[in-house]
Amino acid sequence: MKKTDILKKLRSSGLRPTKQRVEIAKFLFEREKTFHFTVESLNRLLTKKSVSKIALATIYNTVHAFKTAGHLSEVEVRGNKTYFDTNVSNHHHFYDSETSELIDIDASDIVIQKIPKAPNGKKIKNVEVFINLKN
Amino acid sequence: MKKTDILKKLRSSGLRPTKQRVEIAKFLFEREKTFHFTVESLNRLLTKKSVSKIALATIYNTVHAFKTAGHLSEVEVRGNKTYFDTNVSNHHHFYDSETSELIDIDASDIVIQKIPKAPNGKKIKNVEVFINLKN
DNA sequence: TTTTCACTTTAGAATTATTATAAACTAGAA
DNA sequence: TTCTAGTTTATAATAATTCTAAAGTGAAAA
Repeated sequence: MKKTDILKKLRSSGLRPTKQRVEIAKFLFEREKTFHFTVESLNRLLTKKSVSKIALATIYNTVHAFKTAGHLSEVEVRGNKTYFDTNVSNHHHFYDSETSELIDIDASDIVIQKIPKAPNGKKIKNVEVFINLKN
Repeated sequence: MKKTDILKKLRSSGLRPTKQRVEIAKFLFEREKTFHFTVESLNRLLTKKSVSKIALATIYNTVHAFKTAGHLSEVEVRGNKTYFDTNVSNHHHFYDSETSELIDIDASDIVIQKIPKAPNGKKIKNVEVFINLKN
């Protein structure tokens, strides 16, 4: 993803492309593979990488803004921290609790044959499959 | 589950059946259906129900002790609080984010036809299916 | 180009869930 | 009954996240 696209991405979702947002967006979206992170790990990586320090509150703000705009998805992982994923398509995860690492699973790699119907007037929003790994 | 069984359950897992543990265990396990809760909701319900106040720290201690003993399972739910479940068999969940309510799905009600193999030397510990509901 | 102002950033305080601490208490073996 | 390891408790500490309010800044309009 080129810089122009980053600007387009931000503007098209109503986010003013500030210095901080562009820097974070470039870090998150200018990569080939999907990226999984927590706010804490993102902060650590950004601090290491860049000259200008971005406030932790700004990282929280930005990540939430990106999530609301649909540029990031939140992954449910047992534990205290919240994980985010640059892969916003419908997909699933392996989770290695030894390393606290998430690995994407393509939606097409899991086929569910039988599923119960939603209770009392509710509908199914989405189905998430989470595969815990061990050694 | 009768009181004798509660005592047996505690003792058999190396937990001294103290007044507090018995009270919490009775509340959690002397019921027909599975029960889902957070420490906060359990604390609220216990306070309402009983005469003697149990310290919040004790509820945390006890819930963790029960979990370690295999009498409770932890459910991964997006968000800040940790959910527990009196159903410790292999099963899945519906989650209604409107009401923050969890509903059990019997393991036999979900059949997965295709599943990817675990990465590099890892093995699959377990597979959790989480179905988000909407109205 | 300058002005203007709603949107942003920021540091630090506040909040919330959870864990740690250490003193008082107690189940149950001796 | 005595003793002691295991337990409970109030409170402090920690950790993740959100709030606050003052200072800063994109970008539209003058």
